[in-house]
Amino acid sequence: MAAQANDFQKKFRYHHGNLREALLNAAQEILNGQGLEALSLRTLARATGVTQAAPYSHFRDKDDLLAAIAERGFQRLALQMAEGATGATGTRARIEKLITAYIEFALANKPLFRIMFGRELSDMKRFPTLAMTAGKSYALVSAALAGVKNTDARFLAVAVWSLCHGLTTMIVDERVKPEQFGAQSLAAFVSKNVDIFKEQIG
Amino acid sequence: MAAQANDFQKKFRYHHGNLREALLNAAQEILNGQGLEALSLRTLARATGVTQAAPYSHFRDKDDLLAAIAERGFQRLALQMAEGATGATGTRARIEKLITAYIEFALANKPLFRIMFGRELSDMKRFPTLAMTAGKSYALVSAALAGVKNTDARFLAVAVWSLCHGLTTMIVDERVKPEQFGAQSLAAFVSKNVDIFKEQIG
DNA sequence: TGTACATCAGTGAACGCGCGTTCACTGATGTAC
DNA sequence: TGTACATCAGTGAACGCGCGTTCACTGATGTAC
Repeated sequence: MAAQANDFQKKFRYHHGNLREALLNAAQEILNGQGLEALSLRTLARATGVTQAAPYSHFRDKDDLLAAIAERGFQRLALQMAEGATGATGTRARIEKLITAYIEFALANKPLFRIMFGRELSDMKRFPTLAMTAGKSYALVSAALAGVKNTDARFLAVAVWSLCHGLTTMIVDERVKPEQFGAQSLAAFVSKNVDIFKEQIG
Repeated sequence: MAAQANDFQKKFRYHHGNLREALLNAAQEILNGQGLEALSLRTLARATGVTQAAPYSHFRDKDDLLAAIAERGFQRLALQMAEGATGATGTRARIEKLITAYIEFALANKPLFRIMFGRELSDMKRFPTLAMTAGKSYALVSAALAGVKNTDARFLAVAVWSLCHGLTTMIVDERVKPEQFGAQSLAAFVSKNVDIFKEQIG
């Protein structure tokens, strides 16, 4: 019940109550506020008002922490994609919504995105559940294409996903801006791109 | 003329003779051998048999060094792409060769590729020539598509480049293997992908 | 309801590390005479 | 051809830094009786 303690109380309690969650939340804030370079176990401890050794009660080492951050990210990404596509009927519409949500997520969480898809984690194999969670967003795209006829759906999924990921990189790195191509919105730009697959998808 | 001095002589000479080049070469070796994390000014100095302060005679700071490494990388990438596409006639063939060369370069120089397209350089704007050199490889793709009719060539270039970059990411990260899709070679897999653009390119 | 006790989340101090960078210097090199 | 000198690429030592991680500890918590 003390889990609902407010910040004032927390500040003076020996036991934090929910340090693991607090650390992951702090990570989110630091990533979006100061960027990837600012993220360290010590920064996190400081941000949570706790000793630098405290995080070790919840994470084996830094990679373990990064894996948890990444996994949370993948969870949120899949959720946002699924939400973005709810109500969309038809393969084409679903794919567009999924890709748009993907790019929007990347834009809103650039440093997190780097942890998720970059090489910050030195050894991903240590975290088997991570790969599973990471697969969720891809599975959404894959499932959306499952009904496509007369073509290799598995291959199509890779191609669509590649285009999606490539576009994301270009947009996040500001090498491409949707307006440059007469698109009034990200969604419109995505649609223009998905158009390339019209023969396969419709 | 002393620039041709052999290693034995170099070892005992106060002036290195060609330290800048030597540092960049050492960087290449370290990147391919030990990876991105192992690259530091100090490692580089050590690898070149020189004091840790010596590199500062040739580079303002670490970013300056990274920029030089990246620029060299972009130079080589554009060269390899151009070489890969020589002799290829027709838009489609050229595009396939360019993309294949791009992916091959990334596979053969993973850590360098990260410097080139990642966020290791904190402030790219400091290095104006870098952006220019970086544009060369894209320009090759763009130029190859310039003759395409009935479509927005500029947009098409972005789409092709995005697919190319996305595929590269997937393959480099080993999330996709060409053999999974019945492709006997990287070139065949690329061809299968470029097929998506057949309506636009032919 | 009250007490004894095991658990374990956090403390506080310390470790060793490699890093980027600065500084006064030295000695090899090439040039001007 | 030989000497004086300016240049500047490298030396060697030191700076301060933040980091990941370990360790013996302490005190809050929940449980068994």
